[in-house]
Amino acid sequence: MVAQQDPEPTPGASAPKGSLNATRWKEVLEAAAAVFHEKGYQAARIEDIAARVGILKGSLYYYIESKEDLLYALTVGGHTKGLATIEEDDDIRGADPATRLGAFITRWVAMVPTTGEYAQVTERDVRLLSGERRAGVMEMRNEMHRYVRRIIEQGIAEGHFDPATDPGVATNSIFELLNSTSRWFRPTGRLSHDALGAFYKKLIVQGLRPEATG
Amino acid sequence: MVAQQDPEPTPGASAPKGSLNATRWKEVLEAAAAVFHEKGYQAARIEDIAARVGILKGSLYYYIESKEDLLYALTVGGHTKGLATIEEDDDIRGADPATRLGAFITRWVAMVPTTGEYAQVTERDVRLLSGERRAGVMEMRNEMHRYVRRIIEQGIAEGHFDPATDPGVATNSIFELLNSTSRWFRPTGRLSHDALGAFYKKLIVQGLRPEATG
Amino acid sequence: MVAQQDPEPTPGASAPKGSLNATRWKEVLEAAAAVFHEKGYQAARIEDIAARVGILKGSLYYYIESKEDLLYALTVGGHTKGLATIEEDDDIRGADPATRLGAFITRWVAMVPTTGEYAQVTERDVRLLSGERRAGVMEMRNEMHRYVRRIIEQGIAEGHFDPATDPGVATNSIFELLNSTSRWFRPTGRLSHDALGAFYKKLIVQGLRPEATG
Amino acid sequence: MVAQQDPEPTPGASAPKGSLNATRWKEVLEAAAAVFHEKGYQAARIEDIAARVGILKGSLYYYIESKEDLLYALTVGGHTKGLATIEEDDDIRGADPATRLGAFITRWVAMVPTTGEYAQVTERDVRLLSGERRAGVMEMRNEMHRYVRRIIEQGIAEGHFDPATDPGVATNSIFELLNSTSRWFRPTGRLSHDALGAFYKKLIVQGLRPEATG
DNA sequence: TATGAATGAGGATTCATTCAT
DNA sequence: CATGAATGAATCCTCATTCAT
Repeated sequence: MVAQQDPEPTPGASAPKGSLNATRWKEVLEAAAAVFHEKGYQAARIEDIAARVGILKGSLYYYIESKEDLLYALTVGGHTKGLATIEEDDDIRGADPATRLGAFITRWVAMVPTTGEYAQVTERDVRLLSGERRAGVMEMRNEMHRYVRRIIEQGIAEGHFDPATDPGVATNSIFELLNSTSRWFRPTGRLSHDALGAFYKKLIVQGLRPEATG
Repeated sequence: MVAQQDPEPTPGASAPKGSLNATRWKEVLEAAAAVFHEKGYQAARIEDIAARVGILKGSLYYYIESKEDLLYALTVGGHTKGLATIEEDDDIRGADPATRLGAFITRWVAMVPTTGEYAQVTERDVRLLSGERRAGVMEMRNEMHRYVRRIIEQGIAEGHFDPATDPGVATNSIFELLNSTSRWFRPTGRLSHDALGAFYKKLIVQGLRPEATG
Repeated sequence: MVAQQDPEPTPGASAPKGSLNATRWKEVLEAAAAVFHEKGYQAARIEDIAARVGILKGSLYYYIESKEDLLYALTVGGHTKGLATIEEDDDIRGADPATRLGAFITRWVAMVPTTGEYAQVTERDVRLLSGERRAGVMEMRNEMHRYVRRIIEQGIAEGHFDPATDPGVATNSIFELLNSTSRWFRPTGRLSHDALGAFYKKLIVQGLRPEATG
Repeated sequence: MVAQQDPEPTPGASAPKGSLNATRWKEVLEAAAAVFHEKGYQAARIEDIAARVGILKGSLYYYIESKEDLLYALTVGGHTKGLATIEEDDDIRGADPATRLGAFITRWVAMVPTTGEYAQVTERDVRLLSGERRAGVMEMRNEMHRYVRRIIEQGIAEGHFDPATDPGVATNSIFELLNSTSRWFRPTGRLSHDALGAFYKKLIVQGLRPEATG
């Protein structure tokens, strides 16, 4: 079961030292997310993060082993949330591909506001992870991609989507679009996450339909 | 001093220190683009760039005054190319908004392969420019956005596009989608830039149409 | 405060903080010896030592006041054992210098296996002790050296040893040789400490004899 | 050919960056040797070494990639000098084992004063080298050991040395004794390296003779 | 006794930048 | 134009030590 309700970083992703004060660890991650978000991973200073938590930089190393640990925890956390959105309700599972794709987009956008500032960090800085870690995260990402890709392939096969569509291109485009959200979108009175989700959903689902359908 | 004053910089990129070997300068920029693309601006080392040109890092300073000069030149160059795509032929200028938007997308994607690895750098790292420079570049970006936004607004007004569409959201989404290209797309035998452009065009134009419209 | 004042420290090592669980203190010292032996004093981490005892590093400070206390205790313990080997039985006391030197070597090597990994630490890292402590330990060392040196001087005077011998050089060489043991020697079935002692004894005693003597 | 006359660090051991000012590199190594000698590798600060060269700590990294590089260069240099002493003249090559062993000792001790402060560093801190490097150095060391061991084995077989001698133990003892020199010996008017060599030679060669020979 | 959490003073390393040659 | 050498400010990370509980 990938789904998880709690806003705290995923077990498995984080908690470097056995039994650490979970609350503090969450604070640390949130601080890291904020600083990474603002300055980017490389320019972010451990000192900034520590200061935001209210401790000294050396103290931060009680919670981590290296700066990268923070990026990793954030990234895995973000991807775990992403993975949770590919879980379908029973009634959706049987629906047609267009409906399923739309539902996925809705679930995804609904997830975004729960990620705090993880999302952008997740997207922009994953590639800075080293070797194995990066591979692990990419595998999570691939799983999400495969989910969407299969829906698109099925949709093409069943005539719901334009047969000229390249499933890989469509999948990448959808994720790029969804992930771009955190780069510019800030909800206002006039424009909620829900409204944004509705826009994405219509753009993509209608945009993928076969030409003649219109 | 890199030409930061003149709003119409030398095509390709603003030229530095008065009278330089233009070829060498282009080599430098290409090297910088490649390294920035690969590692990101902050992690990129002057030494890497110099090595790629075949000189030593100290020598690079004959061409620049600071690392940021490279980012600036690339960014301005990229945006200049972007701005060039908002120029319309006479016959397009009179067409309906959907057609004009489609034509813009086609022009944009056609421009991408001519930018080398500028595009991603341009998108990801602009915000790392300092003060004035950043403002200048943002103004170029805004001009592009305004162009697209006006088309969308007009399209909505004339009933070509879904009235529920938020023009700002649509504009951002379009640029995010277009700019995402360089992050993942590599042309293969099966999939050309042209094909990608066609996909974007259809996705966006059809996706923006009013809901029930045939 | 580690017992640094009394010149006859508790056998095994000077006991810390008044009334401590002697067993635990010995465990701590053994752990310290092992870690110092393996990594050297400077590279050894308090955390490593604590872990070996099965406690956390903070807890170790119940037993010591500083890392140096451990080195000091080990060093004093080692030298105390060394000093014990300069005590002679009544029948040896009256023997000739060559016999006495041989007996000393035998006693020393017999002592080595009882020191665990102290010996090397003792030798290699004494100089890292600060000021007064170092002086105290050096005095113990000097006492040992004087004992051997006197035997050699007497042996030379009485014609048992080569008159060309420099007593200081010989003394240093003997101790260097004896102390080197812990750096490489591990008893095996084929080779015991006893056998090693016999080798040293013969090498040194025979090696010191006058050149042409039968 | 292992032999080398020049006091400069061995090619192969050192010169990290292609074509560096050899003089400066020598200065750096000498400074490192001095500081390592005085404080030990771990406690030595890059800053100290740099200061001794007359540059800032950051500048030192123009010559090295890490502190360990210095230890490695020094260590390889020292061992290279050691290896040079196992080369025999034609007239020695044919001599009996006792003579050859004595000649080796003489050559070794004659080499010591040319090593500056390398020797002790070499001996004390090799084990701090990481993995591969350490292995490489140990191989050099083994080659020296094998040379001596073979002489001893031959000496035993031919009746020059005590048959009770364990060749491994004898070899280790010899090297420990020789290497201990740098830990305590400082030549004075009264006591030269030559005299020390003569002492070692007699101690060892005579000490290894069969019991009855006297 | 033991622990968890924090401290803070280092120390290694990186790298943009400078500049005499 | 290019280089080699140096600079120095950052920044990550380490670790002995402290201390309230």
